[in-house]
Amino acid sequence: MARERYNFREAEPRWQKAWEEAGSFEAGPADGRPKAYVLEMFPYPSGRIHMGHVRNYAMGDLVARYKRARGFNVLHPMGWDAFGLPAENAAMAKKIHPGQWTYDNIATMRRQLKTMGLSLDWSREIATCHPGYYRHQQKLFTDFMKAGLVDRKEAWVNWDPVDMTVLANEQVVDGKGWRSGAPVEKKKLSQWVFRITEFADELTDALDGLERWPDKVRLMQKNWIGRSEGMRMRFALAGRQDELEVFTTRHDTIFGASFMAISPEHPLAAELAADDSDLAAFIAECQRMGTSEEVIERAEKLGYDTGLYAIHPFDGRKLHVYVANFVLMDYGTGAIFGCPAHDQRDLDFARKYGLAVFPVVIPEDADVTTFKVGEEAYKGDGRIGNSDFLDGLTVEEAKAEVANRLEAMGRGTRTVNYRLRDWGVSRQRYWGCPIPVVHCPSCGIVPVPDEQLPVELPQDVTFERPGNPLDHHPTWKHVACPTCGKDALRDTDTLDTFVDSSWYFLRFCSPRDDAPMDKDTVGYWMPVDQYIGGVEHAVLHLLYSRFFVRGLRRCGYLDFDEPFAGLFTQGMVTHETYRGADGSWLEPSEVERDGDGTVRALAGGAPVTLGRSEKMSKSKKNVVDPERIIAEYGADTARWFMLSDSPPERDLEWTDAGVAGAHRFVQRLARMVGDAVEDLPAPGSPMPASFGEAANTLRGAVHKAIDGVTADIEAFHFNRSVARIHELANAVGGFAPADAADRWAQREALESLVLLVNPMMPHLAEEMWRELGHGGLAADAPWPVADPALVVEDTVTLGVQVNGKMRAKLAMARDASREAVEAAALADENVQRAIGDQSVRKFIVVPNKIVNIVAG
RNA sequence: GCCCGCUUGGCGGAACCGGUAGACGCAGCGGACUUAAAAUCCGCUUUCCGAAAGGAAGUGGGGGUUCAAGUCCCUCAGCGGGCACCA
Repeated sequence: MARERYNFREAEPRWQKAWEEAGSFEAGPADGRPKAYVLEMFPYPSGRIHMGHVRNYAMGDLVARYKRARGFNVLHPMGWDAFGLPAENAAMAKKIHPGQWTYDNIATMRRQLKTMGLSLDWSREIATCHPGYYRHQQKLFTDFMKAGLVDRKEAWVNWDPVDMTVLANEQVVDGKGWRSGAPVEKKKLSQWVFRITEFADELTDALDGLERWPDKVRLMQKNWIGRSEGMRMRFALAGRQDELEVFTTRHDTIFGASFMAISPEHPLAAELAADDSDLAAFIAECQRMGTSEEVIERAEKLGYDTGLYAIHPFDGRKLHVYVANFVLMDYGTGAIFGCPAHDQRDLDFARKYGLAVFPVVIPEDADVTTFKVGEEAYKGDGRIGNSDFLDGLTVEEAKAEVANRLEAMGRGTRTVNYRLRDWGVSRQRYWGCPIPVVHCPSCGIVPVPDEQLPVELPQDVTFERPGNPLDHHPTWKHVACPTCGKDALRDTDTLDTFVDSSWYFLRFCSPRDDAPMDKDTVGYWMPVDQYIGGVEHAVLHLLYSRFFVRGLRRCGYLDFDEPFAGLFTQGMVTHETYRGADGSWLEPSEVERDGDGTVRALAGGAPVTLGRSEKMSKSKKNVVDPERIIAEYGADTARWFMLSDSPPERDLEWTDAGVAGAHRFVQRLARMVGDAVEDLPAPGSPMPASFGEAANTLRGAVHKAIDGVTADIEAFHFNRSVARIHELANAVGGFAPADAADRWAQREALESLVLLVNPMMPHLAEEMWRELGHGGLAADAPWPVADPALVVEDTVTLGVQVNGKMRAKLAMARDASREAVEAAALADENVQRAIGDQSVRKFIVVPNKIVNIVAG
């Protein structure tokens, strides 16, 4: 590397130490300033930080430092989402204790993060795997139990056969485990659930109030909760006392019903199967088919006619009751009425089994007598037909009429149904928070009393055997019942790690408190004003946290509903991918680019296939290690690059050329200050009475930059802030001071540049700040303020169009009169040529912007 | 299948409420400095015609609204994301 003016290798650690010694970023108590809680999603200590972290924390730190400069009391903490399966996998593979592995990783990653120069309050650091954290979580769990927010359910669960644990619905992706990728199996187990469904309505409705959340995330949560209004209706069964209850949102189509179908897991199916071995075989066959994407894609609609009949509530028709593979037990009641004309699945089923298809919703432009449904069900709007007392009604009117009648008959009720299920939190794993419950043969389920918390994980565990190490432990689970003192057993399951991350942002407010949280402190700091992280948590973590805070409110811990007032979801960091002739992936360091753009392997020079830019991943070998980049270019360069070019919400492509460019800019700024500083007036010199033209132009650029950068940061348009800073640097770089007033303006420009750049490149900013003669820290300097008088130009350039085509540009005084603008426009030679011998019909003047002459 | 988003130079992107398309950066080209290279500095860089002045075309395709459309409406296509037998 060539000799450089600014030695970041020496300067960056020096400033990091200066901040630490000054305690610059330790959040104090309420002090009259407005508060700002800035939080980035805490990392899982997987081993080393990756570029995604660097991008996330570069953005968060920009916001935190900006808020500090704007006079906010800022809380900006960091911690570790430290429980989870990878630690156990490492334990198995490397024969190292999960705790040891985790704490080693935390040490490495903490050291790496500290080289980034983030304005974090490290005194509040927490790790969820520490008993000092999870003991409070156990307390919260027992509080939730007492508040009726926890249930024990025997239920069909998603079983990951590789990780040998249960997964929540949110953790099943395309029918596969979100971590292992193994096809998920169905298994019946007893497990603890959080009653998130109790808040389904609230969680949906409150989304509208989250104005500083991306619409996309709100929509995803709304769809995930999946509120749908409909009704439950009970059909009498011929020859039986009991009834069959179904859920439907299309009760308007009740006269189009031609069959009934129940899930293979429905109790009635099980009952009938006891005397019907063919049915039993059919049910077994259904269960053998997985729920993976491929299976469903190919799966045919299959049914088994039970021979039972349901009675249509209005016309008394007998409807065959089938057991059908496409009916889900855990949605609605696990039973439906089939209306083939208006539901594609029912239609497929009806065609296969030769059942009747009656159209009952007729499109406005069709005729009741001739309208037919072919291979595609009609799902649109229309008028009801072929439906007795419903004929001629709209869909909405018919729904109301059917609901009213069925309610009057006592055969149905209007209800709301949700896609959302309760959150299963039991995991058959070791490295998680033990569930603080004892199973006593005489007392039943007993929550561990507060004074016996925490239930600590045993250290001496083995991972030789598959399954749950806590369950295998020889002594750990054997305890005396807290109530009666007799021999009892601990629950050997641990909590889903998403529980850990559902309240860590509250713990940061008072991280060493003896109680899980302090109401006043939490009340002061919460909600998080700006939360930043990846979209992948749009549903899981963000929904669980919203539920958790509501649960805590019910338990009296706090007085608000929403944890995150502002949310920003950042894009991924991507890199080109490379494949050799044999199809194997190559690392970026293993290829080179010829002058003509072809890519070759460094070893041997064989041509390499250039793949598209994808999220950095080890499997595709397209990763760049942040530590190496920071060592080579410095943290400021890496941070600046992360904020340049790409809008923060979009993916950012990592390129070597881009990083080199960022580094050149770092050096350029340092050089600009160094070259100018000797001749500048002292800091704080009084402003001269007047400036020359060049100085006025420079000052205009400075104040416009301050104004623009501020607005862009507020709006999360960091790439535009960067562009404006470049523009300002260009203006300052091209300025040659001629007199004292010029030099004053030059100092103003350089100081502004330093302060604008400070939240993005804090080390460089400190270095330049000191070089400019300031004793204090740039980190403590207030944000620059734009002089409004200097932000507006007094001359403007307006475009002149003739019939919508741009023909000339006019330099005019700001707010020039309409007459002056018209006269100037018509005086222009090009404009005259464009008008030619046409007459001017209309003259549109948009002040200070554009003129359009309509001629013809 | 349903829902959502995106599509602008060689590349990343900018363009506020409909008002001068291409800011800023990267890459490229030319020049200065240098014995030379690197670094640095200056200039050019949407395409086509033209020596220039200037003109024509142009924001995925087609259509529409408007004095004026990258921006609004309709439609088609491609790419990406979410959900997925949700009754």
